[in-house]
Formats: sequence, C-alpha cells, structure tokens
Amino acid sequence: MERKELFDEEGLRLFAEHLKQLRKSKGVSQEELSYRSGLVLSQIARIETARTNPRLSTLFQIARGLDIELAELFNFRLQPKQQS
Amino acid sequence: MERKELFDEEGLRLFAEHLKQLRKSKGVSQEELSYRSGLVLSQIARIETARTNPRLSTLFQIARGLDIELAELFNFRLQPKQQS
DNA sequence: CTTTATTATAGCACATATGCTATAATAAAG
DNA sequence: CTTTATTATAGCATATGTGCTATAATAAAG
Repeated sequence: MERKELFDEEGLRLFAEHLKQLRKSKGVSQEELSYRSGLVLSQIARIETARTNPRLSTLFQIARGLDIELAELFNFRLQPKQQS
Repeated sequence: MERKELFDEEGLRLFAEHLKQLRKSKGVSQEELSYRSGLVLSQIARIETARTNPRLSTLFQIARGLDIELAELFNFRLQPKQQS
C-alpha cells in the first residue's frame, strides 16, 4: 500500500512564484539571498522552482534574508480545496 | 563534525502559541482541526508544542482547516537575528 | 562569439517531518 | 471520586528537506 504524502503542489508553485517576484523586486540574486539567509544557493533554487516543500524555519530565514515581515511571504491566495 | 540544523526555536515557539490561540478562538479542538486539515492529531499537538518544524504544505493544510487566510497564520512578529 | 553572472539540476549523506497507533497526562464535568 | 474530553508524548517506518559540492543551462554583457 502506498502511503502517499500528497502535498499541495499548486500551493508550492504559487509560493515559489511569489517568492521569486519578491526577491527580484528587491533586486537581489539567489546567491545574495543565499548569503543573507544562511541557506545554500541550491536550496533557494529548489524553493523557487517548487521542487521542495520548505520547513517553517526555512521560511523564517528567507523572510529575514529579504528583510520583510513573515506575513508578506504569504500575500497570495491559496486555492480552497474542492468539496467532496 | 556536527552539521547542526539549528532552526529557529524561538520562531517555532511563537508560531505554536499563535496557532493555539487562533484555534481556540475558533472554538475548535485539536481533534477537530485534525479532521478538518487531514493531519493526524499527534501532528497538531507536535506543532502546538513546538516539537516539530512543519513543512509549508502542512501550514497550507492548517490554514484550510481553520478556514483562514494563509497570512493570518503569520500575524506575529519574528525576532530579528542579532547582527554580528 | 567569448566571458561572466545567474539560475537550475543532480547526487549523496544526514536530519527530521509526518503518519500511524497507543498511551499517558490533564482538564472538565457529573 | 468516576467518567469523559482534550492535549501531550512516544516509538517506529517511511518520505523528504537541507547542506554540500559540482556541473549544466541560461541570460546578460563585452
């Protein structure tokens, strides 16, 4: 039996896009965000391409790296799950 | 050599407290949130006691379970890391 | 085109999140 | 106190995040 961890790919893609926008609007490269956040460059790239499902503490690091409020990372709308 | 994943315990504790408040203000038990979010009860408890560092998709599930905006989960202030 | 900057991928090792299940601890009633 | 509801812990199995490092792909200049 498959116990599937089916996480919200749609949400992750929305978040990825939002983050990329935010970062670019601040004029910082992935490498610079890497330096400022303490995350490795490959991890920044993984998040911005929605190839990973980051932990909350990682989000904290990103918010600090971009010097923004945590909530600002989440100013995008999550799709409501379809009712059964 | 220890490669330590030193995540932000302070942030996780703040988040835990914030979530517990939010949930109680909605008058829902951990069990009910478990049901609504699709997360197991033990996981809700782990988060509210800051014993785990949840993934972004887990946060999505909680926001849906509480029927709130994602950003509302993050209406608390993160401590700025001390400068070196 | 050549050089340089930026972003995307990859693979491995290790740490940890999460589901599942059971149980304990605590609180709330009665 | 006894019963019931709620929350906290625990241990195991499995999936996956993240650091690290190297490399490839793409973009931006020159």
